Amino acid sequence: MDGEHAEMVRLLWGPHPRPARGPRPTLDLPRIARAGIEIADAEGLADVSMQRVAERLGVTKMALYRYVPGKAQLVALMVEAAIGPCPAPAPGRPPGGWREQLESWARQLLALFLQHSWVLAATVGPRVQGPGELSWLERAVSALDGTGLTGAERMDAAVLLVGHVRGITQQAHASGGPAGNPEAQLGAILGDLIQSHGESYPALTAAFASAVESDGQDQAWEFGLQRILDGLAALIDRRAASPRP
Amino acid sequence: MDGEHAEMVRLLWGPHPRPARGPRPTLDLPRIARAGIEIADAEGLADVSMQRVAERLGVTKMALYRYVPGKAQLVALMVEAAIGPCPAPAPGRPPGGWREQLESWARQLLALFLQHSWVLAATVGPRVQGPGELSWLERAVSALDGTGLTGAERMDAAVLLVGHVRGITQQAHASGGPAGNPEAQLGAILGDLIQSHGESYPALTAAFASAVESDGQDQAWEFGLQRILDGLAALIDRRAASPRP
DNA sequence: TGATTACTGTGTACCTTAGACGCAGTTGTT
DNA sequence: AACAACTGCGTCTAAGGTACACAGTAATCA
Repeated sequence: MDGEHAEMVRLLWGPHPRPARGPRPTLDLPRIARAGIEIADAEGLADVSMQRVAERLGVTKMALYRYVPGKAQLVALMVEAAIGPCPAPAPGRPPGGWREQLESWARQLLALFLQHSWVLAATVGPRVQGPGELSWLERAVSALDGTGLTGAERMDAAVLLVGHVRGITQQAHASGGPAGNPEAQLGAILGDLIQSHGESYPALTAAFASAVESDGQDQAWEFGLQRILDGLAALIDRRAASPRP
Repeated sequence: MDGEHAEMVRLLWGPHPRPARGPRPTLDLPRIARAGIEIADAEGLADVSMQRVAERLGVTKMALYRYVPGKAQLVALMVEAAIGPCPAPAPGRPPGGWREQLESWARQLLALFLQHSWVLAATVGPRVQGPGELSWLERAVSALDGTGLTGAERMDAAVLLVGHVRGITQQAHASGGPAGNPEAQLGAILGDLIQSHGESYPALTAAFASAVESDGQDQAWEFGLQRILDGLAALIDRRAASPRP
C-alpha cells in the first residue's frame, strides 16, 4: 500500500529477525546509526552520505543497503538513536507537580537538541516517529494527568513545548551558540542589517540595543518556557475553579 | 571574509544595479523566485532544482547562474519572496491592544506557512534573513511596545510565537492537513503504532482516544496560541502591578 | 557428505544534481 | 570602427543515491 512508510516502521519498531543462514552480518543497525550520528555531530547533516558512513564502518557504501533501504531510513534511524528513550525520573525522588515535571522534561529535551543540532533539520516534514521519540511525548502527556485538561489538550501542550525547544535550538544554532564561534557572524550580520536600515525597523533597533545586555539564548529559552508554563497554569487553575461537565 | 553570507545579503537586500552594457537580461530575480515558488508549492522543495526552475523560465540552467550564485541563494530568494513584507494593519481600523495585534499577526503568519509549507524546511539552520522576514519580526515586537516588557523580552515573545507557528505547520503538514489527503496515512500509522504498543504508552493511548473527538490541528493551534498569550498577559499584568526600577 | 538455499559484501554500472569554464553573440561607450 | 561589459549557452567534472549481477559463506537438507 504505502511501502515508503512501511519500511520505516519495520526499521524503527522491529522486529529485526536474525538471518538464519549465510555469513554473519558485519554490521547492525545501532552501529550504523552511531556512525551516522558521529559524522553529523562533527560535520553536519549535509556531510552524512552513504559513502562517508560506509567508510567509517570499513565497508563499501553498497553494503549499507543490506541493512537500510535508503538514505531517508538511515537518517530516521539516526534520529531515533540520537533521541533515544526519555529517561525515567529518579525513582527515589518525589516526582513533583506537573510544572516541575514539564520544566525538567523540556530542559532535558533542549539539551538533546543542542547536543545534536542536526536533529532539527532531520525532523522537518512528514515522517514516521520511532519508539524513543514517542516515549518523550508519552512522558510529557502523562505529566499532565490529573490536571483537568482533556487528552487532546495535554497533547497540544506537549506539542507546544516541543515547538519552543525547536525554536530555541534553531535560534541558538543560527546565532552561533555560546559566543565567538564560527557562526556567530550571523548575529553580527543581522545586527548590521537592522542598524543600517534602522528607519524601517525602529522596534527591532530598540529591542536589539536592549538585548545586548542580556544573556541572549538563555534568556529567550527561560522566557518562553515560563510563559508557556504560566499559560498552562492559568488554564489549569481556571478549570479547577469551575470544572466542566 | 565570509563570502558565503555576503552574497546572500547583497541578493536579498540589494542594491541590484542594472547592467549598463550588453544584452538585456531575459530574467530578473522576482521572476526567478516566483518560478521556484511555483514548483515548490506544487511538488515540494525537493523538486526545485536549477534545471526545473530554468525549464519553467525557458532558459538553460546555466543562465540562472548569471543571476544567482548558487542554489542556496535561490532558495533564500524564494523564502523572502514567499514570505514578503508583513502586511500593514488596515489604516481605518483601530489597532487594538497588544493581544489582538499579536493574535492577528500570528494567524496571518500561520496562513503563510500553511500556504507554502516548504518554507519550514527551507528555513532550518543558520541563514541570512531578508527585509520582508524582518518586517514580520518588527511588527510583532512593536505590537508589544508600551507593555513594560524589555526589548529582549519583546523579541523573545515574538520568537516564541514564531516557534508555535512553525510547530503547528510541521504537525499539520505531517498529519496531512485537512483530511483524506495523501499524507493522512501518517496519522493513521501513528495511531496504529500507539495502539499496538499501548502498554508502553498509556497516556498517549488515552490522549489519542480523546483527541479523535476534537478538531485536531485547529484545536492544537488555538490551544497553543492562547496559552502563549495568556502567559504573556500574566507577565505583563505582574509588571504593571509592581513596576521594576 | 555434498547439494541447496539464503544470505553476505562488492564492483560496476546509471541517473540526477550542482557547479566551473570558455565561447559566441549583443549592446552601449569611446 | 573598436572595445568593453555583458548576455545565454554547450560542455565537462565531481559527487551523491541507487539498481543489479556476481562471488563467497554458512546453515540446512538430501
